[in-house]
Amino acid sequence: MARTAAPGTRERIITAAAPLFYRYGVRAVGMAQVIEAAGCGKNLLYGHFPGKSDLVAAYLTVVRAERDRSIGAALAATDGPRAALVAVVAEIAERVREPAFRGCAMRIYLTEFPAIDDEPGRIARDYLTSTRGQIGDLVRALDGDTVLADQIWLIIEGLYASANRPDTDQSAMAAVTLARSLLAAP
Amino acid sequence: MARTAAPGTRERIITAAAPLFYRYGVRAVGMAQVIEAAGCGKNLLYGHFPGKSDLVAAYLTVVRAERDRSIGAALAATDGPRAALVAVVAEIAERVREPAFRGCAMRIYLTEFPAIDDEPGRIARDYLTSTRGQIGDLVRALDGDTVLADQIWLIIEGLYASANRPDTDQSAMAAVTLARSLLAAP
DNA sequence: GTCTATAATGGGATAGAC
DNA sequence: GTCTATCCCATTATAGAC
Repeated sequence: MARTAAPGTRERIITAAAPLFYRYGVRAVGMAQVIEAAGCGKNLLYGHFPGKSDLVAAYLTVVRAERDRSIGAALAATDGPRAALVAVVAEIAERVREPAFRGCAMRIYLTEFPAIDDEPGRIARDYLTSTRGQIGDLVRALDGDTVLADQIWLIIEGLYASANRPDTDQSAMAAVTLARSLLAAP
Repeated sequence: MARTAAPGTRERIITAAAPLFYRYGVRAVGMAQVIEAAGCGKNLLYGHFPGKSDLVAAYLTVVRAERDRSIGAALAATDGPRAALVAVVAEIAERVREPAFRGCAMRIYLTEFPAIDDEPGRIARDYLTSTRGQIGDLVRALDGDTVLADQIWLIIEGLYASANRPDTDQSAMAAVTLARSLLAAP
C-alpha cells in the first residue's frame, strides 16, 4: 500500500527552518541542519523545496504573513490614523524588546545578500515598500506632510536596528515617546 | 641579492579588500578574490594576515579610524554640544546619501555574524558602544536628559538602516530635521 | 630572500541517486 | 535515510622567478 502524503509537511519544514534562519542567518544555516531540525529525510525536503532559495522564500513569506497579521491586529484596535501610527510604532517597540528578537528578518536578509536579486530578495523588498506605503497612507489620511511619514519611517528603521544592542529597551521607549510627540495633535 | 620587503604591503592588501568586504559582505568575498584585487600572491597575504579573521579585523580597524577622523572633524567645526550633536547627525546624513554607501560597516558585520564572538565582532561592538558614549557625553554636556540621547541614537540607527533604500534621501533629510527640532533650544 | 603561481589538503555546502 | 558527486572555500605546501 502506498502511504498517503502526510499533510502539513511543508509547514512543518518551514517551522523548523524559520528560527534557524532567523537566529543564525540564512547563509550560516545549512540544509542538513534544517533536515535534522525538521526530523525528515532529504528527499522529502527537496520534494517540497527544489532548492534552498525556495525554502528561504517560503520562510520570508511566512514572516510577512505574520507581520501583516500583527500589524493588522494592532491597527484594528485603534481609532483613526493618528492612533494607528502610534500603535504601529508601539507594536514594533514591544517586539524589539523580546529577548529572541534580532531585528527584522527581511532587513537582515537584505543585509546578508546585498548584491543578489533572487526571489527572497524580492519578497523582502516588496515587504519594505508595502510597509512604507502603509505608513504613507496613514500619514496622508491625517493630512500630515510627507516629512512626517519619513520621520515615522526613520523611527521604525531605528527601532529595528536597535534590536540586540545593549540599550534596546531605552531605544524602544525613546521611539514610542518620539512617535507620540510627532503625532501629538496640534 | 635578496630583495628588500616591499613597504606598505599590508595597507595595499587592506585597501584592496575593504571595498569588497563592504560592498558584497565579508562572507561573500573569498580570500582568492582579495588576492586577485590586491594583485599579490597567496603567501604574501597569509604572511601579513594569518587568517581571514585577521584581515577582516584590520579592515574594521581602518573603518573605525576613518570614522573617528570624520566625526572628529565634524565636531571640531562646531561650537558647543548642541551644534555638535546636529553636526554628527548631519555628517552621517551626508554619507548615507553617497551612492556607494550601503550602511555602517560595523553594523553590517554584526548582522552578518550575529552568533560569533571573534575579534572583528569585538571591534564592531567597541565602536558602537564608544559612539553611543560620545552621544551620551554630548547630551550630558548640554544638560539634556537620557531620553534625548536615546532619541538621537535612534535617529542615527535609523539613518544607517535607511542606506540603500529607495527613499534614502528623504530619510536623511527627515533625520536632520528631526534632530534639529529635538535640539532646538527651549 | 621576497615574492608569484599553482597544486594539494581538508572541511562543509548544495543537491541528486538509490 | 544513506551514500555520493560536485563544487567552493580557507589554508598549507611546493616549485620556481626575480
